[in-house]
Amino acid sequence: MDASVLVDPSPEAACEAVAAGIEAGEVVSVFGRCAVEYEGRASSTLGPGDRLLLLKPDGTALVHTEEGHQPVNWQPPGCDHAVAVEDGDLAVHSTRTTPEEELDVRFAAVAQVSRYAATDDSELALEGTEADLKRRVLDDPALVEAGFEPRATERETPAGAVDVYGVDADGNTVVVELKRRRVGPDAVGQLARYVEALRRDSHEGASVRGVLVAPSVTDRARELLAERGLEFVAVEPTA
Amino acid sequence: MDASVLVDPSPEAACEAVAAGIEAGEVVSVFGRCAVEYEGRASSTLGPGDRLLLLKPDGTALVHTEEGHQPVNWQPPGCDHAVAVEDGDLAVHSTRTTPEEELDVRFAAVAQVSRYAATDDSELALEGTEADLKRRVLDDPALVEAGFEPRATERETPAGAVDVYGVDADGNTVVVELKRRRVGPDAVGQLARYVEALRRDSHEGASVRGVLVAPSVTDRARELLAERGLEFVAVEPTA
DNA sequence: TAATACATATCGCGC
DNA sequence: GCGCGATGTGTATTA
Repeated sequence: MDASVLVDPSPEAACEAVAAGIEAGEVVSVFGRCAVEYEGRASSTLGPGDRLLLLKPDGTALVHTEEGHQPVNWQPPGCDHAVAVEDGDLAVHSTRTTPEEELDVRFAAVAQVSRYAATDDSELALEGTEADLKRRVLDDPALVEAGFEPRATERETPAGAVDVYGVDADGNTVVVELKRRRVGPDAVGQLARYVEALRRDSHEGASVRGVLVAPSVTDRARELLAERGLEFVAVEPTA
Repeated sequence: MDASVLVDPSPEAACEAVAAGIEAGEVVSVFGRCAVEYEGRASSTLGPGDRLLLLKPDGTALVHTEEGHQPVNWQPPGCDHAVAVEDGDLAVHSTRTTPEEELDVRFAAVAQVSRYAATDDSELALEGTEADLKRRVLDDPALVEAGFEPRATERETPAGAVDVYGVDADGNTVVVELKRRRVGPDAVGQLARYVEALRRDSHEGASVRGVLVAPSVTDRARELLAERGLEFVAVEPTA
């Protein structure tokens, strides 16, 4: 771990530091008054304001204002960053292809440039995901209903892959859609697509049930389930 | 715009700077070797590594590693940040309620603490959104088809609000779902929900057509549209 | 590379 | 505050 910083640098000094940081594979931050333009999947313009620009060695660029979780502008990993002094301003230019996208951050004034040499060997261990919910259901299929027998996961249908595919005590096919959190109408639509696809493909007489497994459901989603003859079972992603 | 920085501070000096920055309503960044724990909607643990912590005056916290667009851990706006020295480590603690969530970032070593006083009066001007596509369609309904007449936007149905609601040259009801980008199966499910809801509510004889308006469609989505008797029209969000 | 679905999604709007 | 849907969504996985 190593870090260096320039305070109130000239545009030329800032440019040199940013270029050196990128070259060295460091994380570079620039704080100053800037304007931002973006063009690609959409296009945007942002007038002057004080923001923090982060450049990562994987080609990520983030422009953060003083509020919000989301950066006001950004470039995803894999971009090429370039830096130059243009008309006395520090100009950072980030581009990529597929899709063609371009981000321009132009600093009229730079207050601080930092370079961070970061090494990080740890991986995030996350619990409470849909994968955890699936594990719970496969470990104890009775959470869905007594007699439920899982037969496959990620089983393919013409409408997409079903989370858990199995049979009930009466031999009916059961399609289970898992959600780690409270579900709305979108999840009902998803389950309905899978059920309809399997009914379409199935031989006559074989009935297909659809079960949404999630911690809870909104009123509207519950109505949509009822209209389509689908079911809901409350299960939390973790015990 | 004003900024200050501490290099290789003691835990106590770092703590004081972070606390002062938060108190002053500034953006605060801390770079150093840290471990992170999160508990709330899910839970996670992250072992030691070099990362950049951003604390914003609106109560946002972001932990960024040297790669990726997304922070490895975070807290959304509205949280309360607290900082302390614990067993010689700089500990930053961020909490919120509804839902109850808690983020702990514990620095074994701090390389840099920066304070940024940011003012930003500009708003992002974004083009190429779904709102732009809607404007296009309302300005020139023939983009959907000759004779199409919009009658309402955001019209409510039991399944949710329809983007554009209108009638065709033959007097049939037309439901238009707009997407700013290439659409997949999820958009077909959404359109199908609206169409089904309106058919259910409508008097006999009145037919309801569903049209997906987007730049393009995936193969699977096209098949699903065909199976459900729904239509697709290619339109870009901007001319 | 494209497609499909998850995500501690976040964000904004309406009720 | 909850519900609902858009997002330049990003991200992983799979074909």
